[in-house]
Amino acid sequence: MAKEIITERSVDYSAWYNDIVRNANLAETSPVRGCMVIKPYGFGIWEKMKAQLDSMFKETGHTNAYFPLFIPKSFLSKEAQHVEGFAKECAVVTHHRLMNSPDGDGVVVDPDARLEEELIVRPTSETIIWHTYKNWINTYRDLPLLINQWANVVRWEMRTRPFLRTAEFLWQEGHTAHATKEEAIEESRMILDLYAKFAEEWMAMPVIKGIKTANERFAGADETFTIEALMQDGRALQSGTSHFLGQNFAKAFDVTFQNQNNREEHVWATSWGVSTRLMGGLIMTHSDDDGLIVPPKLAPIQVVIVPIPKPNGEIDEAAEKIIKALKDRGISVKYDRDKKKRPGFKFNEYEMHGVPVRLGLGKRDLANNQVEVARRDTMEVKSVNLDGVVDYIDNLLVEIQDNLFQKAKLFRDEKTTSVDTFDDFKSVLESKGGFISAHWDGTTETELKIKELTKATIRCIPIDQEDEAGTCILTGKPSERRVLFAKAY
RNA sequence: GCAGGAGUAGCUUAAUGGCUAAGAGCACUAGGUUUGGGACCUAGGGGGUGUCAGUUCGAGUCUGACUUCUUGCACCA
Repeated sequence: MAKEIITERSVDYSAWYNDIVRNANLAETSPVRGCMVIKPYGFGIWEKMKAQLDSMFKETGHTNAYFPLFIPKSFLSKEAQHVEGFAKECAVVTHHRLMNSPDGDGVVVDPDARLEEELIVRPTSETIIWHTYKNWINTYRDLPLLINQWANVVRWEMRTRPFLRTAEFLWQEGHTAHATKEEAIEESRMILDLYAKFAEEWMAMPVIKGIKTANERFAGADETFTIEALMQDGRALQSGTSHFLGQNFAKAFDVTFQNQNNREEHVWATSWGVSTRLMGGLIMTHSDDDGLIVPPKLAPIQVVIVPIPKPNGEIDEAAEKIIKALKDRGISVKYDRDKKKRPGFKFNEYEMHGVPVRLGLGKRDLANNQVEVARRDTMEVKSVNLDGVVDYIDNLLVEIQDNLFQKAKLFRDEKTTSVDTFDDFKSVLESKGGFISAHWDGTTETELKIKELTKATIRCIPIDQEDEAGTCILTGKPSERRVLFAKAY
Protein backbone atom coordinates (compact mmCIF):
# COMPACT_ATOMS: atom_id res chain seq x y z
CA MET A 1 0.00 0.00 0.00
CA ALA A 2 1.14 3.48 -0.83
CA LYS A 3 2.44 5.51 2.04
CA GLU A 4 0.82 8.84 2.65
CA ILE A 5 3.63 11.12 1.74
CA ILE A 6 1.61 13.55 -0.32
CA THR A 7 -1.06 15.53 1.47
CA GLU A 8 -4.37 15.01 -0.30
CA ARG A 9 -5.55 17.91 -2.44
CA SER A 10 -8.93 17.92 -0.76
CA VAL A 11 -7.38 18.14 2.69
CA ASP A 12 -4.94 21.01 2.17
CA TYR A 13 -4.34 22.31 -1.33
CA SER A 14 -1.27 24.37 -0.46
CA ALA A 15 0.35 21.49 1.38
CA TRP A 16 -0.45 19.23 -1.58
CA TYR A 17 1.23 21.68 -3.95
CA ASN A 18 4.31 21.96 -1.75
CA ASP A 19 4.49 18.18 -1.38
CA ILE A 20 4.44 17.73 -5.16
CA VAL A 21 7.19 20.28 -5.65
CA ARG A 22 9.33 18.53 -3.09
CA ASN A 23 8.53 14.88 -3.71
CA ALA A 24 8.65 15.08 -7.49
CA ASN A 25 12.13 16.60 -7.20
CA LEU A 26 11.15 19.83 -8.89
CA ALA A 27 12.65 22.35 -6.52
CA GLU A 28 13.67 23.03 -2.96
CA THR A 29 14.13 26.09 -0.84
CA SER A 30 17.44 27.86 -0.43
CA PRO A 31 19.03 29.89 2.34
CA VAL A 32 17.98 33.04 0.50
CA ARG A 33 14.49 34.22 1.24
CA GLY A 34 12.12 33.60 -1.61
CA CYS A 35 14.74 32.04 -3.86
CA MET A 36 14.56 28.38 -4.77
CA VAL A 37 16.86 25.78 -6.18
CA ILE A 38 15.37 24.20 -9.27
CA LYS A 39 16.44 20.57 -9.19
CA PRO A 40 17.55 18.59 -12.25
CA TYR A 41 14.20 16.91 -12.84
CA GLY A 42 12.28 20.18 -12.49
CA PHE A 43 14.78 21.98 -14.65
CA GLY A 44 14.43 19.22 -17.24
CA ILE A 45 10.78 20.14 -17.66
CA TRP A 46 11.63 23.85 -17.86
CA GLU A 47 14.28 23.11 -20.49
CA LYS A 48 11.69 21.35 -22.62
CA MET A 49 9.35 24.29 -22.31
CA LYS A 50 12.15 26.66 -23.10
CA ALA A 51 13.26 24.70 -26.17
CA GLN A 52 9.76 24.70 -27.62
CA LEU A 53 9.11 28.37 -26.94
CA ASP A 54 12.50 29.31 -28.30
CA SER A 55 11.85 27.51 -31.55
CA MET A 56 8.46 29.20 -31.82
CA PHE A 57 10.08 32.60 -31.35
CA LYS A 58 12.67 31.81 -33.98
CA GLU A 59 10.00 30.63 -36.42
CA THR A 60 8.28 33.97 -36.06
CA GLY A 61 11.40 35.91 -36.86
CA HIS A 62 12.85 36.70 -33.45
CA THR A 63 16.48 36.37 -32.43
CA ASN A 64 18.01 36.03 -29.01
CA ALA A 65 20.36 38.49 -27.36
CA TYR A 66 21.47 39.20 -23.83
CA PHE A 67 21.35 42.41 -21.81
CA PRO A 68 22.94 43.12 -18.40
CA LEU A 69 21.60 41.96 -15.07
CA PHE A 70 22.24 45.39 -13.57
CA ILE A 71 20.45 48.55 -14.57
CA PRO A 72 21.61 52.05 -13.63
CA LYS A 73 19.15 53.47 -11.16
CA SER A 74 18.58 56.57 -13.27
CA PHE A 75 17.21 54.47 -16.14
CA LEU A 76 14.32 53.27 -14.09
CA SER A 77 13.02 56.73 -13.43
CA LYS A 78 12.71 57.65 -17.09
CA GLU A 79 9.27 56.15 -17.58
CA ALA A 80 7.01 57.39 -14.78
CA GLN A 81 4.39 54.62 -14.86
CA HIS A 82 7.04 51.97 -15.15
CA VAL A 83 9.05 53.06 -12.13
CA GLU A 84 5.89 53.34 -10.07
CA GLY A 85 5.05 49.76 -10.93
CA PHE A 86 8.37 48.28 -9.90
CA ALA A 87 10.04 50.64 -7.44
CA LYS A 88 8.72 48.89 -4.36
CA GLU A 89 10.18 45.54 -5.20
CA CYS A 90 13.65 46.23 -6.53
CA ALA A 91 16.93 44.85 -5.21
CA VAL A 92 19.56 47.60 -5.21
CA VAL A 93 23.32 47.22 -5.43
CA THR A 94 25.01 49.96 -3.42
CA HIS A 95 28.58 48.71 -2.91
CA HIS A 96 31.17 46.83 -4.89
CA ARG A 97 33.54 45.46 -2.24
CA LEU A 98 33.71 43.51 0.99
CA MET A 99 36.42 43.69 3.61
CA ASN A 100 37.46 41.70 6.65
CA SER A 101 35.43 42.74 9.62
CA PRO A 102 37.36 45.07 11.97
CA ASP A 103 36.35 42.88 14.92
CA GLY A 104 37.95 39.94 13.18
CA ASP A 105 34.88 37.89 12.45
CA GLY A 106 33.84 37.39 8.85
CA VAL A 107 33.38 40.09 6.25
CA VAL A 108 31.51 43.37 6.11
CA VAL A 109 30.61 45.76 3.32
CA ASP A 110 33.48 48.16 2.76
CA PRO A 111 31.99 51.60 3.43
CA ASP A 112 34.56 53.15 1.10
CA ALA A 113 33.30 51.07 -1.80
CA ARG A 114 30.02 52.85 -2.32
CA LEU A 115 28.90 52.97 -5.95
CA GLU A 116 28.72 56.38 -7.56
CA GLU A 117 25.47 55.37 -9.19
CA GLU A 118 23.54 52.57 -7.58
CA LEU A 119 22.50 49.62 -9.71
CA ILE A 120 19.14 47.90 -9.81
CA VAL A 121 18.91 44.17 -10.30
CA ARG A 122 16.56 43.98 -13.28
CA PRO A 123 12.92 43.35 -12.42
CA THR A 124 12.42 43.42 -16.22
CA SER A 125 14.65 44.88 -18.89
CA GLU A 126 12.64 47.48 -20.78
CA THR A 127 14.77 50.39 -19.64
CA ILE A 128 18.21 49.07 -20.47
CA ILE A 129 16.95 47.58 -23.70
CA TRP A 130 15.38 50.81 -24.90
CA HIS A 131 18.50 52.67 -23.95
CA THR A 132 20.36 50.26 -26.23
CA TYR A 133 17.81 50.30 -29.03
CA LYS A 134 18.27 54.03 -29.36
CA ASN A 135 21.65 53.33 -30.93
CA TRP A 136 20.45 50.42 -32.99
CA ILE A 137 17.57 52.11 -34.69
CA ASN A 138 18.08 54.90 -37.22
CA THR A 139 15.91 54.25 -40.21
CA TYR A 140 12.73 52.40 -41.07
CA ARG A 141 15.04 49.86 -42.66
CA ASP A 142 16.18 48.87 -39.13
CA LEU A 143 12.61 47.90 -38.29
CA PRO A 144 11.05 45.77 -37.10
CA LEU A 145 13.58 44.87 -34.45
CA LEU A 146 12.53 41.54 -32.98
CA ILE A 147 14.59 40.42 -30.01
CA ASN A 148 14.11 38.00 -27.16
CA GLN A 149 16.24 37.23 -24.16
CA TRP A 150 16.27 34.33 -21.72
CA ALA A 151 17.20 35.66 -18.34
CA ASN A 152 16.66 35.73 -14.63
CA VAL A 153 14.94 38.68 -13.01
CA VAL A 154 14.43 39.73 -9.40
CA ARG A 155 11.34 41.15 -7.76
CA TRP A 156 11.60 41.50 -4.03
CA GLU A 157 8.30 39.85 -3.19
CA MET A 158 7.03 39.93 0.35
CA ARG A 159 5.32 36.59 0.18
CA THR A 160 6.69 33.84 -2.05
CA ARG A 161 5.63 30.37 -3.17
CA PRO A 162 7.69 27.86 -5.15
CA PHE A 163 7.43 28.62 -8.88
CA LEU A 164 4.27 30.72 -8.52
CA ARG A 165 6.00 33.69 -6.97
CA THR A 166 9.69 33.68 -6.21
CA ALA A 167 12.02 36.59 -5.62
CA GLU A 168 14.23 35.46 -8.46
CA PHE A 169 12.71 33.71 -11.43
CA LEU A 170 13.65 32.61 -14.91
CA TRP A 171 11.81 33.83 -17.94
CA GLN A 172 12.03 35.04 -21.44
CA GLU A 173 11.32 38.64 -22.32
CA GLY A 174 10.71 39.72 -25.88
CA HIS A 175 11.23 43.36 -26.79
CA THR A 176 10.30 44.56 -30.25
CA ALA A 177 10.31 47.86 -32.08
CA HIS A 178 8.05 48.69 -35.04
CA ALA A 179 7.45 51.49 -37.49
CA THR A 180 3.72 51.62 -36.99
CA LYS A 181 1.22 51.28 -34.21
CA GLU A 182 -0.72 48.67 -36.14
CA GLU A 183 2.32 46.50 -36.63
CA ALA A 184 3.22 46.66 -32.93
CA ILE A 185 -0.30 45.72 -31.91
CA GLU A 186 -0.25 42.89 -34.39
CA GLU A 187 3.03 41.66 -32.90
CA SER A 188 1.67 41.66 -29.37
CA ARG A 189 -1.45 39.82 -30.56
CA MET A 190 0.60 37.31 -32.49
CA ILE A 191 2.68 36.54 -29.42
CA LEU A 192 -0.48 36.14 -27.37
CA ASP A 193 -1.65 33.51 -29.85
CA LEU A 194 1.76 31.87 -29.70
CA TYR A 195 1.59 31.68 -25.90
CA ALA A 196 -1.92 30.26 -26.02
CA LYS A 197 -0.86 27.66 -28.54
CA PHE A 198 2.11 26.70 -26.41
CA ALA A 199 0.02 26.49 -23.24
CA GLU A 200 -2.66 24.36 -24.85
CA GLU A 201 -0.68 22.14 -27.20
CA TRP A 202 2.46 21.58 -25.15
CA MET A 203 1.42 22.13 -21.56
CA ALA A 204 -2.09 20.77 -22.17
CA MET A 205 -3.26 23.75 -20.13
CA PRO A 206 -6.36 25.47 -21.50
CA VAL A 207 -6.20 29.26 -21.38
CA ILE A 208 -8.46 32.22 -21.98
CA LYS A 209 -6.96 34.94 -24.12
CA GLY A 210 -7.94 38.39 -23.05
CA ILE A 211 -7.16 42.03 -22.42
CA LYS A 212 -6.22 43.33 -19.00
CA THR A 213 -8.19 46.17 -17.47
CA ALA A 214 -6.38 49.47 -16.94
CA ASN A 215 -5.94 48.56 -13.31
CA GLU A 216 -4.25 45.22 -14.05
CA ARG A 217 -2.19 46.51 -16.96
CA PHE A 218 1.61 46.33 -17.02
CA ALA A 219 3.24 49.52 -15.76
CA GLY A 220 4.22 51.44 -18.85
CA ALA A 221 1.96 49.63 -21.33
CA ASP A 222 -0.94 50.99 -23.35
CA GLU A 223 -2.52 47.56 -23.54
CA THR A 224 -1.75 44.26 -21.85
CA PHE A 225 -2.87 40.96 -23.32
CA THR A 226 -2.92 37.89 -21.13
CA ILE A 227 -3.51 34.19 -21.10
CA GLU A 228 -5.39 33.08 -18.00
CA ALA A 229 -5.59 29.50 -16.79
CA LEU A 230 -7.71 27.95 -14.08
CA MET A 231 -6.12 25.83 -11.39
CA GLN A 232 -7.71 22.82 -9.70
CA ASP A 233 -8.58 24.83 -6.60
CA GLY A 234 -10.65 27.22 -8.68
CA ARG A 235 -8.16 30.07 -8.65
CA ALA A 236 -6.90 31.73 -11.80
CA LEU A 237 -3.27 31.92 -12.83
CA GLN A 238 -2.00 34.64 -15.11
CA SER A 239 0.28 32.52 -17.24
CA GLY A 240 1.76 34.87 -19.78
CA THR A 241 1.45 38.48 -20.84
CA SER A 242 2.11 40.42 -24.02
CA HIS A 243 2.19 44.19 -23.92
CA PHE A 244 1.60 46.86 -26.49
CA LEU A 245 3.80 49.63 -25.15
CA GLY A 246 2.76 52.36 -27.55
CA GLN A 247 5.50 54.95 -27.81
CA ASN A 248 5.98 55.26 -24.06
CA PHE A 249 9.48 53.81 -23.90
CA ALA A 250 10.46 55.24 -27.29
CA LYS A 251 9.65 58.68 -25.94
CA ALA A 252 11.25 58.10 -22.56
CA PHE A 253 14.49 56.92 -24.20
CA ASP A 254 14.15 59.01 -27.32
CA VAL A 255 14.17 56.16 -29.79
CA THR A 256 13.30 57.49 -33.21
CA PHE A 257 13.62 56.40 -36.80
CA GLN A 258 13.59 58.16 -40.12
CA ASN A 259 10.55 57.11 -42.11
CA GLN A 260 10.32 56.76 -45.88
CA ASN A 261 9.34 60.41 -46.13
CA ASN A 262 12.53 61.42 -44.40
CA ARG A 263 10.74 62.38 -41.19
CA GLU A 264 11.73 61.44 -37.63
CA GLU A 265 9.18 59.38 -35.71
CA HIS A 266 9.17 57.54 -32.40
CA VAL A 267 9.04 53.79 -32.78
CA TRP A 268 6.21 51.60 -31.50
CA ALA A 269 7.02 48.87 -29.02
CA THR A 270 5.96 45.59 -27.51
CA SER A 271 7.24 43.38 -24.72
CA TRP A 272 6.12 39.94 -23.68
CA GLY A 273 7.10 37.17 -21.31
CA VAL A 274 6.44 33.84 -19.72
CA SER A 275 8.30 32.57 -16.70
CA THR A 276 9.02 29.60 -14.47
CA ARG A 277 5.61 30.40 -13.03
CA LEU A 278 4.34 28.17 -15.83
CA MET A 279 5.80 25.26 -13.87
CA GLY A 280 3.33 26.07 -11.11
CA GLY A 281 0.56 26.13 -13.67
CA LEU A 282 1.65 22.78 -15.01
CA ILE A 283 1.58 21.23 -11.54
CA MET A 284 -1.79 22.68 -10.56
CA THR A 285 -3.48 21.88 -13.86
CA HIS A 286 -2.79 18.16 -14.04
CA SER A 287 -1.37 16.59 -10.93
CA ASP A 288 -3.24 14.40 -8.46
CA ASP A 289 -2.89 12.78 -5.05
CA ASP A 290 -0.38 10.28 -6.41
CA GLY A 291 1.99 13.02 -7.48
CA LEU A 292 2.97 15.03 -10.50
CA ILE A 293 1.54 14.44 -13.96
CA VAL A 294 3.63 15.74 -16.85
CA PRO A 295 2.19 16.00 -20.36
CA PRO A 296 4.19 13.75 -22.71
CA LYS A 297 5.44 16.64 -24.81
CA LEU A 298 7.20 18.17 -21.80
CA ALA A 299 8.23 15.03 -19.94
CA PRO A 300 11.99 14.67 -19.44
CA ILE A 301 11.34 10.91 -19.38
CA GLN A 302 8.38 9.85 -21.50
CA VAL A 303 8.58 6.11 -20.92
CA VAL A 304 10.15 4.16 -18.09
CA ILE A 305 10.77 0.44 -18.24
CA VAL A 306 10.71 -1.45 -14.96
CA PRO A 307 12.06 -5.00 -14.99
CA ILE A 308 9.98 -7.38 -12.87
CA PRO A 309 10.98 -8.58 -10.44
CA LYS A 310 14.55 -7.64 -11.30
CA PRO A 311 16.68 -7.31 -14.38
CA ASN A 312 18.13 -10.43 -16.00
CA GLY A 313 19.61 -11.26 -19.39
CA GLU A 314 16.34 -12.15 -20.99
CA ILE A 315 14.56 -9.02 -19.75
CA ASP A 316 17.53 -6.80 -20.62
CA GLU A 317 17.44 -8.11 -24.15
CA ALA A 318 13.73 -7.48 -24.57
CA ALA A 319 14.07 -4.04 -22.96
CA GLU A 320 16.94 -3.04 -25.22
CA LYS A 321 14.86 -3.83 -28.27
CA ILE A 322 12.04 -1.63 -27.06
CA ILE A 323 14.43 1.15 -26.05
CA LYS A 324 16.04 1.22 -29.45
CA ALA A 325 12.73 1.27 -31.28
CA LEU A 326 11.39 4.05 -29.04
CA LYS A 327 14.52 6.14 -29.38
CA ASP A 328 14.33 5.79 -33.16
CA ARG A 329 11.01 7.57 -32.93
CA GLY A 330 12.39 10.30 -30.72
CA ILE A 331 10.71 9.02 -27.57
CA SER A 332 12.78 9.40 -24.43
CA VAL A 333 13.01 6.26 -22.35
CA LYS A 334 14.65 5.17 -19.14
CA TYR A 335 15.36 1.57 -18.21
CA ASP A 336 15.55 1.25 -14.43
CA ARG A 337 17.92 -1.62 -13.64
CA ASP A 338 18.37 -0.61 -10.00
CA LYS A 339 18.42 -3.91 -8.13
CA LYS A 340 18.13 -2.33 -4.70
CA LYS A 341 14.58 -1.21 -5.30
CA ARG A 342 11.65 -3.50 -5.82
CA PRO A 343 9.17 -2.97 -8.61
CA GLY A 344 6.42 -1.66 -6.35
CA PHE A 345 8.71 1.04 -5.04
CA LYS A 346 9.65 2.07 -8.54
CA PHE A 347 6.03 2.20 -9.65
CA ASN A 348 5.24 4.65 -6.91
CA GLU A 349 8.33 6.69 -7.53
CA TYR A 350 7.65 7.16 -11.25
CA GLU A 351 4.03 7.95 -10.55
CA MET A 352 5.23 10.63 -8.14
CA HIS A 353 7.44 12.04 -10.89
CA GLY A 354 4.64 12.00 -13.41
CA VAL A 355 6.33 9.87 -16.06
CA PRO A 356 3.55 9.46 -18.66
CA VAL A 357 4.03 5.78 -19.53
CA ARG A 358 5.46 2.91 -17.55
CA LEU A 359 6.29 -0.49 -18.97
CA GLY A 360 6.49 -3.52 -16.70
CA LEU A 361 8.54 -6.32 -18.14
CA GLY A 362 8.83 -9.73 -16.46
CA LYS A 363 9.05 -13.44 -17.14
CA ARG A 364 5.31 -13.79 -17.27
CA ASP A 365 5.05 -11.02 -19.88
CA LEU A 366 7.84 -12.39 -22.00
CA ALA A 367 6.35 -15.88 -21.92
CA ASN A 368 3.24 -14.39 -23.53
CA ASN A 369 5.25 -12.09 -25.80
CA GLN A 370 3.67 -9.17 -23.93
CA VAL A 371 4.55 -6.11 -21.93
CA GLU A 372 2.53 -4.39 -19.24
CA VAL A 373 1.74 -0.79 -20.15
CA ALA A 374 0.59 1.65 -17.47
CA ARG A 375 -0.47 5.21 -18.22
CA ARG A 376 -0.02 7.87 -15.57
CA ASP A 377 -2.99 10.07 -16.41
CA THR A 378 -5.68 7.42 -15.88
CA MET A 379 -3.56 4.86 -14.00
CA GLU A 380 -4.86 2.18 -16.38
CA VAL A 381 -2.69 -0.89 -16.79
CA LYS A 382 -2.96 -3.31 -19.67
CA SER A 383 -0.92 -5.96 -21.44
CA VAL A 384 0.15 -5.24 -24.98
CA ASN A 385 1.71 -7.58 -27.51
CA LEU A 386 5.42 -6.90 -27.84
CA ASP A 387 5.25 -6.82 -31.62
CA GLY A 388 3.06 -3.75 -31.74
CA VAL A 389 4.12 -2.06 -28.53
CA VAL A 390 6.12 0.77 -30.05
CA ASP A 391 3.24 1.88 -32.22
CA TYR A 392 0.99 1.48 -29.25
CA ILE A 393 3.18 3.72 -27.07
CA ASP A 394 3.60 6.27 -29.81
CA ASN A 395 -0.17 6.61 -30.04
CA LEU A 396 -0.63 6.42 -26.31
CA LEU A 397 1.62 9.44 -25.73
CA VAL A 398 -0.51 11.42 -28.13
CA GLU A 399 -3.64 10.17 -26.44
CA ILE A 400 -2.36 11.09 -22.98
CA GLN A 401 -1.40 14.56 -24.15
CA ASP A 402 -4.89 15.01 -25.59
CA ASN A 403 -6.65 13.50 -22.62
CA LEU A 404 -4.87 15.81 -20.19
CA PHE A 405 -5.93 18.81 -22.21
CA GLN A 406 -9.54 17.64 -22.58
CA LYS A 407 -9.80 16.84 -18.91
CA ALA A 408 -8.41 20.23 -17.91
CA LYS A 409 -10.66 21.98 -20.39
CA LEU A 410 -13.75 20.18 -19.13
CA PHE A 411 -12.82 21.18 -15.60
CA ARG A 412 -12.25 24.78 -16.63
CA ASP A 413 -15.55 24.96 -18.52
CA GLU A 414 -17.47 23.43 -15.63
CA LYS A 415 -15.87 25.96 -13.32
CA THR A 416 -16.86 28.91 -15.47
CA THR A 417 -20.17 30.46 -14.48
CA SER A 418 -22.19 33.31 -15.91
CA VAL A 419 -23.98 35.45 -13.35
CA ASP A 420 -26.14 38.54 -13.62
CA THR A 421 -26.52 39.71 -10.05
CA PHE A 422 -24.05 40.58 -7.36
CA ASP A 423 -25.68 38.13 -4.95
CA ASP A 424 -25.17 35.30 -7.44
CA PHE A 425 -21.63 36.51 -8.00
CA LYS A 426 -20.82 36.28 -4.33
CA SER A 427 -22.48 32.94 -3.81
CA VAL A 428 -20.84 31.32 -6.84
CA LEU A 429 -17.49 32.70 -5.79
CA GLU A 430 -18.00 31.33 -2.31
CA SER A 431 -19.40 27.91 -3.15
CA LYS A 432 -17.84 27.02 -6.47
CA GLY A 433 -15.01 29.39 -7.29
CA GLY A 434 -13.52 29.36 -10.75
CA PHE A 435 -14.08 31.91 -13.49
CA ILE A 436 -17.17 34.06 -13.22
CA SER A 437 -18.38 35.79 -16.35
CA ALA A 438 -20.26 38.96 -15.49
CA HIS A 439 -21.05 42.45 -16.65
CA TRP A 440 -18.94 45.33 -15.39
CA ASP A 441 -19.38 49.04 -16.01
CA GLY A 442 -15.81 49.51 -17.19
CA THR A 443 -14.56 51.69 -14.35
CA THR A 444 -11.55 51.05 -12.15
CA GLU A 445 -13.59 52.27 -9.20
CA THR A 446 -16.13 49.45 -9.60
CA GLU A 447 -13.41 46.91 -10.23
CA LEU A 448 -11.66 47.86 -7.00
CA LYS A 449 -14.90 47.90 -5.07
CA ILE A 450 -15.69 44.36 -6.19
CA LYS A 451 -12.20 43.30 -5.25
CA GLU A 452 -12.56 44.85 -1.84
CA LEU A 453 -15.91 43.16 -1.25
CA THR A 454 -15.09 39.72 -2.65
CA LYS A 455 -11.30 39.41 -3.23
CA ALA A 456 -12.08 38.55 -6.85
CA THR A 457 -10.33 40.50 -9.58
CA ILE A 458 -11.00 40.93 -13.26
CA ARG A 459 -8.68 38.45 -14.88
CA CYS A 460 -9.34 39.69 -18.37
CA ILE A 461 -11.78 40.91 -20.94
CA PRO A 462 -11.91 37.78 -23.10
CA ILE A 463 -11.09 38.29 -26.76
CA ASP A 464 -12.86 35.28 -28.22
CA GLN A 465 -16.37 36.04 -27.06
CA GLU A 466 -19.41 37.76 -28.44
CA ASP A 467 -20.26 41.27 -27.27
CA GLU A 468 -23.41 41.27 -25.20
CA ALA A 469 -25.19 44.26 -23.72
CA GLY A 470 -26.08 44.09 -20.05
CA THR A 471 -25.81 45.90 -16.76
CA CYS A 472 -22.98 45.96 -14.26
CA ILE A 473 -23.49 43.49 -11.41
CA LEU A 474 -22.44 46.07 -8.84
CA THR A 475 -23.63 49.45 -10.09
CA GLY A 476 -26.33 48.52 -12.60
CA LYS A 477 -24.75 50.81 -15.16
CA PRO A 478 -24.71 49.69 -18.79
CA SER A 479 -22.05 47.24 -19.97
CA GLU A 480 -21.15 46.18 -23.48
CA ARG A 481 -19.62 42.83 -22.70
CA ARG A 482 -18.96 40.32 -19.99
CA VAL A 483 -15.57 40.12 -18.29
CA LEU A 484 -13.98 37.25 -16.44
CA PHE A 485 -13.60 37.46 -12.68
CA ALA A 486 -11.77 35.07 -10.36
CA LYS A 487 -9.69 34.87 -7.27
CA ALA A 488 -6.16 34.72 -8.55
CA TYR A 489 -2.67 33.64 -7.63
C1' G B 1 5.59 44.60 5.22
C1' C B 2 1.71 43.11 9.06
C1' A B 3 -0.53 39.02 12.06
C1' G B 4 -0.39 33.81 13.47
C1' G B 5 2.32 28.89 13.42
C1' A B 6 7.04 26.44 13.10
C1' G B 7 12.59 25.34 12.77
C1' U B 8 15.79 18.76 16.83
C1' A B 9 20.05 13.59 11.39
C1' G B 10 18.45 14.02 4.29
C1' C B 11 12.81 13.35 5.80
C1' U B 12 8.95 12.52 9.79
C1' U B 13 9.41 13.13 14.75
C1' A B 14 10.36 11.91 20.85
C1' A B 15 12.50 14.13 25.06
C1' U B 16 8.51 17.80 32.81
C1' G B 17 14.25 23.60 33.19
C1' G B 18 18.08 18.45 35.74
C1' C B 19 19.46 11.58 37.31
C1' U B 20 27.27 12.80 33.66
C1' A B 21 20.92 9.35 28.51
C1' A B 22 19.36 13.91 22.74
C1' G B 23 15.38 8.40 21.72
C1' A B 24 12.96 6.39 17.43
C1' G B 25 10.94 5.36 12.25
C1' C B 26 12.06 6.16 7.06
C1' A B 27 16.40 7.02 4.11
C1' C B 28 21.86 5.69 4.00
C1' U B 29 26.30 1.78 4.46
C1' A B 30 27.77 -3.66 4.87
C1' G B 31 26.17 -8.70 4.79
C1' G B 32 22.20 -12.10 4.25
C1' U B 33 17.19 -13.79 3.00
C1' U B 34 13.69 -12.12 -0.55
C1' U B 35 11.29 -10.22 -5.07
C1' G B 36 4.56 -9.33 -10.33
C1' G B 37 2.35 -2.58 -6.29
C1' G B 38 6.37 1.26 -1.40
C1' A B 39 10.13 -6.50 1.48
C1' C B 40 12.56 -8.49 5.85
C1' C B 41 16.69 -9.81 9.29
C1' U B 42 21.44 -8.62 11.44
C1' A B 43 25.23 -5.12 12.14
C1' G B 44 26.70 -0.02 11.36
C1' G B 45 27.51 5.46 10.26
C1' G B 46 25.26 10.19 10.86
C1' G B 47 22.51 14.95 14.96
C1' G B 48 24.10 18.51 20.17
C1' U B 49 18.71 20.83 18.71
C1' G B 50 18.16 27.54 12.66
C1' U B 51 21.89 31.80 14.33
C1' C B 52 23.56 35.09 18.10
C1' A B 53 23.01 36.87 22.86
C1' G B 54 20.75 36.51 27.71
C1' U B 55 18.39 34.35 32.36
C1' U B 56 20.02 30.05 35.37
C1' C B 57 24.22 26.10 39.50
C1' G B 58 22.07 23.77 34.90
C1' A B 59 18.63 25.41 28.48
C1' G B 60 15.66 21.62 22.44
C1' U B 61 12.91 23.21 26.75
C1' C B 62 12.55 30.19 29.44
C1' U B 63 13.59 35.56 27.32
C1' G B 64 15.22 38.87 23.27
C1' A B 65 17.04 39.89 18.48
C1' C B 66 18.05 37.98 13.81
C1' U B 67 17.15 34.29 9.98
C1' U B 68 14.46 30.66 7.02
C1' C B 69 9.94 28.02 6.11
C1' U B 70 4.71 28.07 6.41
C1' U B 71 -0.71 30.02 6.76
C1' G B 72 -3.63 34.46 6.15
C1' C B 73 -3.73 39.79 4.81
C1' A B 74 -1.73 43.65 1.84
C1' C B 75 1.32 43.91 -2.93
C1' C B 76 2.79 41.76 -7.46
C1' A B 77 3.90 37.64 -12.80
